[in-house]
Amino acid sequence: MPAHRPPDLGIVDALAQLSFRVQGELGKIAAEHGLSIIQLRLFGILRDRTPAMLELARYLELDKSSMTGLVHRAERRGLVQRSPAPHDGRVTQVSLTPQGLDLVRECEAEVGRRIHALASVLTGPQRSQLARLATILVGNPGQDLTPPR
Amino acid sequence: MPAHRPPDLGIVDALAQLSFRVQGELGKIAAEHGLSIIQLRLFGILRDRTPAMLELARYLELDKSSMTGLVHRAERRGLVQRSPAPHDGRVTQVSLTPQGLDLVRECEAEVGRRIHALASVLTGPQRSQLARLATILVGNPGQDLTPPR
DNA sequence: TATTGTTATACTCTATAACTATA
DNA sequence: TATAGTTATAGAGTATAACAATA
Repeated sequence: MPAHRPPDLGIVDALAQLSFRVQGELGKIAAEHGLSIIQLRLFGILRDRTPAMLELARYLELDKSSMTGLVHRAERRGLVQRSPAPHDGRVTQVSLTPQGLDLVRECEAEVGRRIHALASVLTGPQRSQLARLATILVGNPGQDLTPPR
Repeated sequence: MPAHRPPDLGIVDALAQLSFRVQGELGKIAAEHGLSIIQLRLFGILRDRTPAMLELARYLELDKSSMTGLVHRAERRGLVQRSPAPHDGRVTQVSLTPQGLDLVRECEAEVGRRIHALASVLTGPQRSQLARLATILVGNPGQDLTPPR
């Protein structure tokens, strides 16, 4: 006969605890590379785009004034660069430097390894099912590490 | 014939995006009550316990010196109180005040509503399945809002 | 000596308000 | 006037190092 299993968490606690667990892992990875979680998100956006400061603020749900410092600190470390937009003299575009891109790639690889490790307690079909349910839940307009165009 | 559906996210992106989505919701709820996420977690712990400063630091994975300020700011607002431990003069115990308890209850109710709303795009069986998979994933030693005794 | 907690210090992250420059 | 961005300022949150008090 099967061993007794403790009851599942309710959906609220399950999602809350899962989110803290995943964020904890992301935070540790970021810290191991000298970054914060918000910088990891910033860099994830910059991987595919060269947005203006204000677009970045919208993606990250930050005030525009918060962007200045965030970008400045990354720029000081040689990870991103600012450049004036060609067609509007008010706009500053932000992009990754080659070092920044290297760092993003390292972090993304590590995130892949660590989240996979976390998910390795599930069977393959369970992982697929979880991915499907989570995809439905976040709605296809992917939000964070890979925000919508 | 059924409409086409975009492919599911991989497990890594699915969990990362889900975690940002849930944390975003928790962060907004905390902010609406004048709290930060870390304070929400602190209060969630204090709901069931009266831990020492060092225990709190372990639960929250913070340095003990970070606890001082965190507790001090909550104490200044009348939400928690410090008291000396009876059997060890070095130890300070932390507990919720009645106002703090009220605030925790309000926040928890709101978290329940908002996470349920988030999960309302799923069917009942899907929600159960998600709760089960997330429960497995976090491992029964529940970590965050309800850490182990 | 070891443990618990605080203080001093420095840095990141964040928002509000006021400002500059461009449209 | 409106928009994009920065600066000044203030506060929360965090860690490291040094310290005081208790065990």
